[in-house]
Order: sequence, then C-alpha cells, then structure tokens
Amino acid sequence: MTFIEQASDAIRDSGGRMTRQRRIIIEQIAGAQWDAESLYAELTAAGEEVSLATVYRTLSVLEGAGLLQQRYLSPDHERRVYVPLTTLQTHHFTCKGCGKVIPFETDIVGRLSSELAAGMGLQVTSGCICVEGYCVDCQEETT
Amino acid sequence: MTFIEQASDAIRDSGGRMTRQRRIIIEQIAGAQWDAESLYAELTAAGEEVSLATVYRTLSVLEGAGLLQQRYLSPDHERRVYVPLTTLQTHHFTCKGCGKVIPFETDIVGRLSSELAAGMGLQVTSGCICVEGYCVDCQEETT
DNA sequence: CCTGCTATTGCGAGTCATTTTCAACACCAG
DNA sequence: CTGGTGTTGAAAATGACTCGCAATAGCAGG
Ligand SMILES: [Mn+2]
Ligand SMILES: [Mn+2]
Ligand SMILES: [Zn+2]
Ligand SMILES: [Zn+2]
Repeated sequence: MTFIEQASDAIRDSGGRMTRQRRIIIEQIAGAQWDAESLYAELTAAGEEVSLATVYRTLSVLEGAGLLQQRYLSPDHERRVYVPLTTLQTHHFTCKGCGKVIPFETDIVGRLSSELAAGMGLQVTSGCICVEGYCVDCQEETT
Repeated sequence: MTFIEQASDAIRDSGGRMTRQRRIIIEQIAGAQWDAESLYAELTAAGEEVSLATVYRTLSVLEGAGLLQQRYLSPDHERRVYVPLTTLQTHHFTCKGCGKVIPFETDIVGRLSSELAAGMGLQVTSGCICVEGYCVDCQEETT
C-alpha cells in the first residue's frame, strides 16, 4: 500500500474527505520532507491551486493520522519540517556555514528513554533532537 | 569568579557597557534558568525598571558571550529558556500530564557529537534534545 | 445521476514570541 | 567633565502559524 493510499484511507476512516487540495499535497510530501511554506511554493509554482492555510491544515491532519512527524532542523527552531514515516526515521544536522541539511540515523532517543525510565521513572512519549555545526567542506574552509 | 563578574568582563571585553538593566538581568539569571517573558515579569514585579526588549537583547548578548545557552522545553519547541552554564542541568523532560519540567543530566549530546564526527566528519557546535512524556505521578493516575 | 448535509477551503484577520527601528539617553575613556 | 557611541524604551514590524467565517465541494443515501 502506497503512502497516498494509506493517507486516503486514514482520512476517510476518520470521517474526512479526499479533496483535490489534499491529494496534491499528499502526493508532494510522499517522496520527501517539506516545510509548509516550501511545499506551498513548490505546488503553486507547478500551477496547482491551493492555499497556504490548507497546506498547514493538511500537514497537521496527516500528522494526527500518524503518517507524518514534525521535526525542527536546527536547535534555534528556524524551520519546522514534516517527514513521511515511510522514509527511515532520521534526524538532521544543519551546517551553519552553507546551510546544508544532512540527515543521520540514531537510536539516541531510544537510549535516552531507557536511561530516563530506569533512572527517574519517566515515561518518554516523544523526543526531538536537532544538532548544528559545520560540515566537512565548511570545516576545511575555516582552516 | 562569579557568574556576574564573568558576564561583566565578557561584555566589557567586547567593547560593551555595563548598564543598570544588564546588571539586574544578569543577577537574576545567575541562579536559575528563565525564559525572557518570565524574567521580565519577575523583575518588574520586584520593582526593577527594564523593558522586555532589553531582556531579550541582554539574554542574546550573554548567549553570544558563551555564558548562557538556549533550550526548548518540549519537542514542539513551545518555550525557549536560557540556562546559565554554571549550573549543570542541561536538558529537560516535560510532563504532558501536569506540565512539570524535570531537568536531567546526560552526556548524550557529547556521545552524538562523537558519533557524527567519527562516522560522517561532522563538527557539532550545538545541539538540542527535548523529551516529553509522563512523570511518575501522572503515570500512576492513568493506571 | 440528483440532493443535502457538512467537511473543507480561501482569504483576511488574529496571535504571539521575538526582532527591529529610531530618537533619547547614559556609560565610560580620556 | 564631556563627547562619542553603545544602549534603552516604546512602538511598529516580523514571521510563522492559526482562526473565523462565508462560500464551496465531497460523498452517502435516495
Ligand atoms: Mn519559530
Ligand atoms: Mn529540539
Ligand atoms: Zn557546510
Ligand atoms: Zn506529570
């Protein structure tokens, strides 16, 4: 079952409707992560008619359905992106030099959850990891 | 050397001036973490005269000097707080049940930095880790 | 196919934390 | 003291959303 089918089902199962706007948004985000503004810009540039408010609303609906997760790309909360859960659950490193976003995988949230559960009895339900610094290219430049 | 002395030195060393407003802000944040609005409310409640804009600006200056670090208390980055680097409490767990914020210490950012440096050559300069879930009390209630 | 109910949309207005503008002010080196 | 300039307060501006509401359009049922 594709991401788009999953999304349609999830929306219909909760009494929602599949609209033209939702369809184009879902198709666009099926392949990669997007933040609301960029996704909106991309769609309108491609001639699709949809409003920014609807992009925000649809991303929120899909997140509620468990099909997307929101992430922040840098520690200072610059940009909120939504990642489809079909892609591997990654976190992001943002280069302060060139702005490049480099995804990486880690089970650090899982490890932290275990530590907190064992040590303090805390039950972690969600976590956010954002790191920034300098990529290989930008480290060389400053040398 | 106290936090206040450190701050004064850092400000003067960079060509800045120690003003009445900066002094009271520095004294207040020397002991604990604050977000800008709360710090402002606390100071004005205590009869101190300072503007919210100056609170924001001073926190930013101190962060630039390396004396404070900003943190978000929950994964959805609701509240930004500044923590003095003299205290060791570095990260925060927010309870979704009662709103309690529980600080904890971990070298998990350090470990992640090492992993990224070794594996991908990335140089991490700052990172943010925020976790939320349920505290011990709130776990019991739902049982 | 119609139809009607109501979920959804578009657009403007509203939020809200944070930043900026700019004229008045106050540090502090000399 | 005093001038130069770093800082401040108040208000306006930002930016990233979120909301209100009338118009629109899915879609279940007939
Ligand atoms: Mn933001
Ligand atoms: Mn974070
Ligand atoms: Zn780079
Ligand atoms: Zn709790």
